[in-house]
Amino acid sequence: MPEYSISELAKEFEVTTRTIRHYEDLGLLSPARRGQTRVYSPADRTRLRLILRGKRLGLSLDDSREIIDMYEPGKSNVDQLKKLIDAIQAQRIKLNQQLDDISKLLKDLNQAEVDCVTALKSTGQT
Amino acid sequence: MPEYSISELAKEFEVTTRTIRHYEDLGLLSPARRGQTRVYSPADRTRLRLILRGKRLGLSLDDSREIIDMYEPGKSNVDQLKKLIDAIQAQRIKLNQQLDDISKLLKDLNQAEVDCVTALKSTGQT
DNA sequence: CAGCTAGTTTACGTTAACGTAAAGGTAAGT
DNA sequence: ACTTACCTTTACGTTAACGTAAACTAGCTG
Repeated sequence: MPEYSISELAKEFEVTTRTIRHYEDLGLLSPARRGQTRVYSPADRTRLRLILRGKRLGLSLDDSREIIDMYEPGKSNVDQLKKLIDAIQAQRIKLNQQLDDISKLLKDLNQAEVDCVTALKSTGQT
Repeated sequence: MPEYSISELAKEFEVTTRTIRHYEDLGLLSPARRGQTRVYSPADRTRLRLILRGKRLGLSLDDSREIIDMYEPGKSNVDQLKKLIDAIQAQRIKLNQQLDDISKLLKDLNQAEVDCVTALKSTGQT
């Protein structure tokens, strides 16, 4: 099993080490330690990837933590699991809303580009 | 042409009036005035809708302003238009990245749900 | 005309997500 | 032993996006 230093992960994901430590402060990561130094497992790396994916989607770090915790329902009881399924459904609704937003935005961008090109052409003619 | 008060828009889009005024402070909206009171046109309403759509996609208000300004290339010169086309392309790339993120997240959520249901069943059996 | 409702400006407060600096520990290379 | 390159903790600073409160105005309405 490979392992990673904090700066390796920082470089790979193009964030600062401060950011990674910040995520740990908020409880989103909890890497092992060798002495005082943080040692990241592939699982930690995956969690970081998920966090950053959430960020790109506009999720708060708290949201991301909730979602990530969904992926490990190991220690949960029945009520927890039912709550998780509800949370998953809620996330799904939000994501579908985002999909709709994006498709509309892309459509708008296409139109804007057409307008730009049109404006450029008319510039060339007059 | 209909017009809207600030609180009508606030109610319709489920934001506070403070938020709407804030957008104006940042130059994203510039409604007409009747005396001191703001009067919003359908175009203003559309701009607000776009701003909020951007927000749901995790854009900053500055980003949104740039995008919205793309929709009105009326007063631009050639260089401006070329820059706009570049900006549109950049946004398109980002949105496609988001689409990819969302599809992955949805996939993960499906798997998480399956895991949950499985865990529930095993709970029922043991 | 008193009181309510909806609007206004000004300005300080708050939260999230880090940035940045200070002060120091450790291990490798020369 | 000294520099260089990482790592660490602690803590104050910053930016975005509003929240919240204060103090005021203008238009109804019983």
